[in-house]
Amino acid sequence: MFALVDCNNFYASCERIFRPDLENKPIVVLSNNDGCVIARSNEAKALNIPMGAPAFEYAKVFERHDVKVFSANFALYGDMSNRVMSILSGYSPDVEIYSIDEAFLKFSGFTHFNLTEQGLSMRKQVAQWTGIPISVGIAPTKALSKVANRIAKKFPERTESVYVIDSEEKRIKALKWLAIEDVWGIGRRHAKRLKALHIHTALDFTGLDDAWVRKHMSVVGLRLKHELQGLCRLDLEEVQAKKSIATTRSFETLYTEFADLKERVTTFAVSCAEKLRKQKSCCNALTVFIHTNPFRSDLPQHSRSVTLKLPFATNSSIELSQFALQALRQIFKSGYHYKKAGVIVHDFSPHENQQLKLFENRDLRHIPVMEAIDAINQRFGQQKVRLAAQDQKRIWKMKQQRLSPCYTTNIRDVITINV
DNA sequence: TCTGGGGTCCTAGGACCC
DNA sequence: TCTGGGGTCCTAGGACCC
Repeated sequence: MFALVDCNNFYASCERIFRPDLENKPIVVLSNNDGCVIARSNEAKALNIPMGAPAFEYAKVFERHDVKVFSANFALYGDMSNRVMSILSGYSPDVEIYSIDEAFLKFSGFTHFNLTEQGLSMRKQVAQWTGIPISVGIAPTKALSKVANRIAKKFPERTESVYVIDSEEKRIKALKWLAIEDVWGIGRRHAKRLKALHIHTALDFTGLDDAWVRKHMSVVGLRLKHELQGLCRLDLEEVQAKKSIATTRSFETLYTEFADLKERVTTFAVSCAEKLRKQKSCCNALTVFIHTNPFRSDLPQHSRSVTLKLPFATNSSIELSQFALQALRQIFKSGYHYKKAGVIVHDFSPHENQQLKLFENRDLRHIPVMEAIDAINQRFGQQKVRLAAQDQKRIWKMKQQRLSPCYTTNIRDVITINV
């Protein structure tokens, strides 16, 4: 059996932990630059604030209903996530951390355990130790555990937020209840297509012909169908090194000058290089993209990207920023108002045991320099040492007007209790 | 005025190899 | 009239996830 454990309204719940005054109050968390709504408490959902809603469009709604609005505080969410995952790992030796707020647990050899009780115990312990509410779905396959989790979440009173699918009747009943667009692995495109064929529930989907599913939804769709039928096709996945790493941002204002983009792209390349070094990889290719604001129909649009195949594998901030600028020069056109840029690195090889080329003319002194920079920044704070091409006066900043304290990761933000 | 960021996997088709 | 068979690698685009 598999369990899918999911934190309820995770970011909103994190904001509430150290603010008991926000209990039962609507909360939303905004994306970078305070742009869109990316998390909502149940109370905010009840106000019909949709996922992805632009914050400026909902400013009045926020005000009218006294919605508590927060800028995303990823340091806090990441730390709370680690705490929750560490508790869950006490319930099974086989855990897959699926996302910041979700984990699959595999229960093999648990035949003599009452899994409902295990779920209830997890829920109680996570709530007590972290303050985060969770929902637990348990079933014979990963896809069915996702379904069970939805039921647990949808009917918290009846299920105590823990639901187990352990019989054929329960499986059929659950699939009959679940709308096709809510099935894990069915996105907007497939949902639309299936509905046109009068497939409205997960159960309808499992009634389709294997060959049809294979043809129109590839092996991925077929795997999903079997999983929903109770045939195990997906196992826990090992954590593996990333295959691509990206740093991309929207700007608070529109940029027209090459110099502005140059600073941003350099900083993004440096950030990618740092992430690469952290997972001990080098990249062999790099992509840079820039584009204007697609929402501004009054301005001319420009959107381009270019991928450079690098002459050698590297994770040096200096080399990667040079390549990134070379790419930027290829795609930058003056006369446009740029809103967003990004750097993506891919085609990795291990940092150790690199294959040097015969005619390669590389400055290997970069390696100790990067090690020194990482050590200094680790000790004295991010970006204490940076390239001259990065913003020196820290002019650039993200719009983050409602950032909560880093209660658990910054000693200055730890709460004080006066007795 | 204002609209996020970061990933994975699969397929078809072209280019190329022997 | 008639033009093989089997394979790999790469890329762009599509679809999905959180």
